Amino acid sequence: MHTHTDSTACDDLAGAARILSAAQHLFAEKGFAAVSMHEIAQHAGVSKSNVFHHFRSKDELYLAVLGAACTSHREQLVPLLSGDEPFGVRLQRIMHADLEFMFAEPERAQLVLREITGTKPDDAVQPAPALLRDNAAALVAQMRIAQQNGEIRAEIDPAAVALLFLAANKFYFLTRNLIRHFPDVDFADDHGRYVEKIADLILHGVLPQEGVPK
Amino acid sequence: MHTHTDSTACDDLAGAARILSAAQHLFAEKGFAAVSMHEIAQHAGVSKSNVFHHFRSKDELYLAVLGAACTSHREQLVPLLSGDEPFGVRLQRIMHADLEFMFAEPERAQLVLREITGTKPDDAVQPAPALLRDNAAALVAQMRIAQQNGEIRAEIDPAAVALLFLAANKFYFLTRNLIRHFPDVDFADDHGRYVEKIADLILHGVLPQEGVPK
DNA sequence: GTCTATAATCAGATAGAC
DNA sequence: GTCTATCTGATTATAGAC
Repeated sequence: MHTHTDSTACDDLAGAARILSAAQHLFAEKGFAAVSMHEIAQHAGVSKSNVFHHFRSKDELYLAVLGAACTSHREQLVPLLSGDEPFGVRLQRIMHADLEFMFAEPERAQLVLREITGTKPDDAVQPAPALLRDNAAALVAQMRIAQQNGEIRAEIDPAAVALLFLAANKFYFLTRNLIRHFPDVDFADDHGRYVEKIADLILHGVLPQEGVPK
Repeated sequence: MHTHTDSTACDDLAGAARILSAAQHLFAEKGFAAVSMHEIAQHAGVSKSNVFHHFRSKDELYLAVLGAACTSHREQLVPLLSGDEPFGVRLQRIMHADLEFMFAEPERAQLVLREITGTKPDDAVQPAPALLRDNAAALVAQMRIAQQNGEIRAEIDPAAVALLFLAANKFYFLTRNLIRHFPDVDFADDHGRYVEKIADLILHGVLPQEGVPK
């Protein structure tokens, strides 16, 4: 009566979806090499052979998981970039949306970032690096437009702004479990406060403005 | 005639040092789980059993490698922090030194950063997290002093500046092999240019200074 | 699609000779 | 300190029944 199989237990997912979900969870937490197919099968509530039935190899399963993570990340930044608010407001909105997106699906974000930060010299056309490249390019393009509109200083390198923005957000996400315990940090659990403080720094810099406006 | 053993081949190192070197290389490149003791033994030019003779387990070997990496990192930042140059110059000097240090021993830096960015909620007292904690604390303390001297704005959170600084440098290092191929980026192989651009951003912000000095 | 059973290999780790 | 040989269990993957 159902479309096909009814699931045997646990989640409302069935078959391959259950396996993908378990694999995403484990790969994100422990990394590719530290996870076994046995472990994935257990978490998915199926037999190990069933995992091999749906995915021909461990690599294929990992690529399926990573591909899904990249796909869900791919178009998230672009529609947020434009807008007619002042640059400062737009920057805060983009930072906040990027954070919300990562914290909403931390496992997928972790997978993508692990691929990006552990990349060796040669593998430049993998899905995760390509994702970063595209998002960074869109970000830089937007910075350039803002610069043409006189919203940011003419001497600035748009790529440097994009790097600073991405670095701050990704580093904040990656070290979230560490800086929570740092006595000096009061924004580890309050993304809004974090965005306000970092955006203020990027916008106005740290120097007192009494100096020469140049 | 020698102090003790003379090495059989390859490097000028002998025994445990050869093993440590090979292990550092492999762990940094592929991560703990993806490296086997067999592989380490091969790269070190010794038998697998010999590795187990010097290090009781794979975990112990990894901790030895990681510990060495953390020790060499530990005190590098602190002596650079103070100085009587203007804040802007000091910031550039510290950023540059931190980068030089990471690029001089990229394997050790990679190991430490992998531990920091892959940390799970609970393990807060490991060597690498403790290292980040100490370095960040020293950085924040220095920012506070600069703030008391009126070198940076009073409204600023010193921890936010420290996060921005660390994030920019570490992200730049971690993605060095990727951003090298980005068409918008002209500072991927020129640390000096990178430091200049990022330091300028952190110091002066992106906004045109025609606005209110407030 | 799902399972049990099993193959073939490789992992970490140990024993004991030299 | 270094080696060869070995143990034990885990790993990826396959065969074939249901």
